[in-house]
Amino acid sequence: MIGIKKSKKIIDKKELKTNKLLETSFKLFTKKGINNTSVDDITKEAGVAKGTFYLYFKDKYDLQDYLIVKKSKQLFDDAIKSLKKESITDFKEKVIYIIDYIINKLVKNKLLIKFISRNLSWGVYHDKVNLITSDNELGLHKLFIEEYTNSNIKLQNPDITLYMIIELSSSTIYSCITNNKPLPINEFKPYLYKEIERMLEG
Amino acid sequence: MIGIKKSKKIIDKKELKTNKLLETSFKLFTKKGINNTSVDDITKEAGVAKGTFYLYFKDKYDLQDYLIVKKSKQLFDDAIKSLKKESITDFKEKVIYIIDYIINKLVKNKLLIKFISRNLSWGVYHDKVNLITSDNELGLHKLFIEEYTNSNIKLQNPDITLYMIIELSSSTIYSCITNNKPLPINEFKPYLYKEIERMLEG
DNA sequence: CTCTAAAATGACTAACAGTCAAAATATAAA
DNA sequence: TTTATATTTTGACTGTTAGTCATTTTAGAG
Repeated sequence: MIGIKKSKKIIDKKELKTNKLLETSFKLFTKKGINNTSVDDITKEAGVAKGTFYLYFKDKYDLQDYLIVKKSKQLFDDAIKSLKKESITDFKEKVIYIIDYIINKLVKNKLLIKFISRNLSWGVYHDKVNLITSDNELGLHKLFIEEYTNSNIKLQNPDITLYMIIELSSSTIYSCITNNKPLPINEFKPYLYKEIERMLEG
Repeated sequence: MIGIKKSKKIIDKKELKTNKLLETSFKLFTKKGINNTSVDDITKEAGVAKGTFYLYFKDKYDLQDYLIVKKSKQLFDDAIKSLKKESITDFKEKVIYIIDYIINKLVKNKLLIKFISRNLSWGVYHDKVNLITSDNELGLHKLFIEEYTNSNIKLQNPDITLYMIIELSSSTIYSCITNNKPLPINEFKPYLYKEIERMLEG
């Protein structure tokens, strides 16, 4: 019991420090870019010694990897949480709600999209998200499969359909949001959503 | 006349040096990664002084941008050239031929896909490719619109359809080729091509 | 209060980016 | 050819940075 208490405390403290470094880095990376941010900058701003940084991360690119996963996960999790508050019943509508929620969050937070950029992908989410998931929250994949099973849609391969929806969405919206090219995001949305609906037709 | 000859010569020489730096960097970047390659490494390997590097590029990330565009352009141009040798008449088949050609090239050259990675996109191709295009070659976009006009397909917005096809393809194949996830590329291809065909149905 | 182990520190070294005065080279003029 | 001028290349130099590690500090257990 005491042992558990102790290690819990230590983990909390480590998490706190890791988090401080992650959030300070995020602030600096989005302000000056990762290549113009030194480890000295980060540790000075975070109020820890330089050596401490290297206790938690291999280098700043290693930290960047964690940061991308953390921010992506947050985005997906927020979207799922928000969906649960709505009373949508249609499966297709639910999927589009999630995508729309994420787009709207990114539109309001351009620093975030510039940072996670083209790295907000199924690959990142699926492969790495477990690294920082401590609880049994419902992930996007699990939710999708669950909802799909309850619907009367029949897809050849639901995993692959989800993969293509996430990849198409995340790779197309970046340029629309940041450059308005080939179209501003609001004009692009109908094309994207039509394509997603098609994909869900099996 | 002499004036033209002179400036042509100078441009040739500059191009030669730029190219030498680009190709040397590509070799080193794909071997050790850009963040483990120093400008000293590049110039030593290329046989020029360090200062020369900074006459042609702002820094190594600037060089990387040129390199991504150069390699992407090469890939698209090769695909178009190869298509012209075939006697395909169907528009949809032509589009899939291009995508298939690019995938096969990337499968054979994993260093290339790891380098251009998720940066092989419509955004890069469309925005930056003119920077290094010296002649009037037929680009992918021009070709697509030309072929589309000659076909009897009617799309709501052909530019956006091309955009989505390129983005979906380039973002999905990366993980399939490098990690065999969510499927090995050869198993994934049918799903992708089916989706592209659907997109071209208007 | 003391002991032990884990965590944090920051001075240090080697490597690096980017600069710039000087040298080398190419072109034009005489 | 020779000389003058403009352009390109050079690499030694300076300040900055990454990553290390012997030492100090902190936290918990007895």
